[in-house]
Amino acid sequence: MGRAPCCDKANVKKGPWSPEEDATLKSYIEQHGTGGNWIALPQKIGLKRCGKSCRLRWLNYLRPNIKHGGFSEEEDHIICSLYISIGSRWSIIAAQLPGRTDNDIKNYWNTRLKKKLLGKQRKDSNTRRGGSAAPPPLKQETNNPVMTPYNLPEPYPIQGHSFNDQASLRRLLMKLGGRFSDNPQPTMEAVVVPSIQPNPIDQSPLLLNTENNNNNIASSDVSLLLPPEFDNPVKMEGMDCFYESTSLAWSDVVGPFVHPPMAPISLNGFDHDHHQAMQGAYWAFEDDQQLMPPQ
DNA sequence: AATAGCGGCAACCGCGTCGAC
DNA sequence: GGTCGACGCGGTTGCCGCTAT
Repeated sequence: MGRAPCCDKANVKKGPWSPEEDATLKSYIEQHGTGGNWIALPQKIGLKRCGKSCRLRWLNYLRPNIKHGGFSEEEDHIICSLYISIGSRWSIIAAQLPGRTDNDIKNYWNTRLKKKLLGKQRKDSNTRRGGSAAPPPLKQETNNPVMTPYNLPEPYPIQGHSFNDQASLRRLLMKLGGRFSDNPQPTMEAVVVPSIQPNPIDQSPLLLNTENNNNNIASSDVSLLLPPEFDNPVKMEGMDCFYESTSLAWSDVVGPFVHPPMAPISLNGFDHDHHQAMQGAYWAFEDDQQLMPPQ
């Protein structure tokens, strides 16, 4: 037996909202609020809509101070930075961009930013939509032909927002506390990760371990993760190009997007004799700070 | 001018989480 | 402690308008 539907699907209108429906919903909520019950709301005001649909319409379109389109370059940077940092947590990303909705940011990422990052620039999106929001043409860095198709400044200070210091970043990540606490606690104290640098020999990501000076970590032992899923590494969707190359430093991959530069990393089967239970993840900072998962 | 293809975006769907009972 | 209902979120779908042919 499946879950009971949240509303009577047969008597519910679907599809685009009419101006009249918008006006009805907006004026009611502005006067009375949602009443804490979206499911009951449409019946109250005589709308043949699902409560969830009303909620979505209000949050994504009717709510005051909503901005649509016209993403600034600063917003692009923030979205990129946070996506790299925390993945597709659109609601959290939206919380850092006043007036933006998670749906808007998700659509913007899926239709434009992701393509920018993958170097698939669209020919003339700028002229077609006539907006100034479209990004500048992509540039390929001559010394780095594979990565950073979208040429971001480095590092990017997130002005007016709180991701330019470790404590603030920790606070953001603490929002995801359940995701951390549900995972087995790795034995972090066994490992010191002061920085990630390119291997001077093959330029593969090199993890410096100051405890035993054993730097011989194969690039295949280090992978970029969606944030801390300690025992279930997941590659970043849409970031496939990051995994194909072993010739890049982490700073090439992450540095342009995150300030301070950091990278979630995992260790898979490295030196089990000396580092028991090293399989885990860190947030590693170039300034020798580490963000440990909340206990 | 017609139309096929594509991109952008609003809206829907399903699932996980949380709180009330 | 278990159940149920509502909420919130992320992924997906489908429509509409624009472009290319």
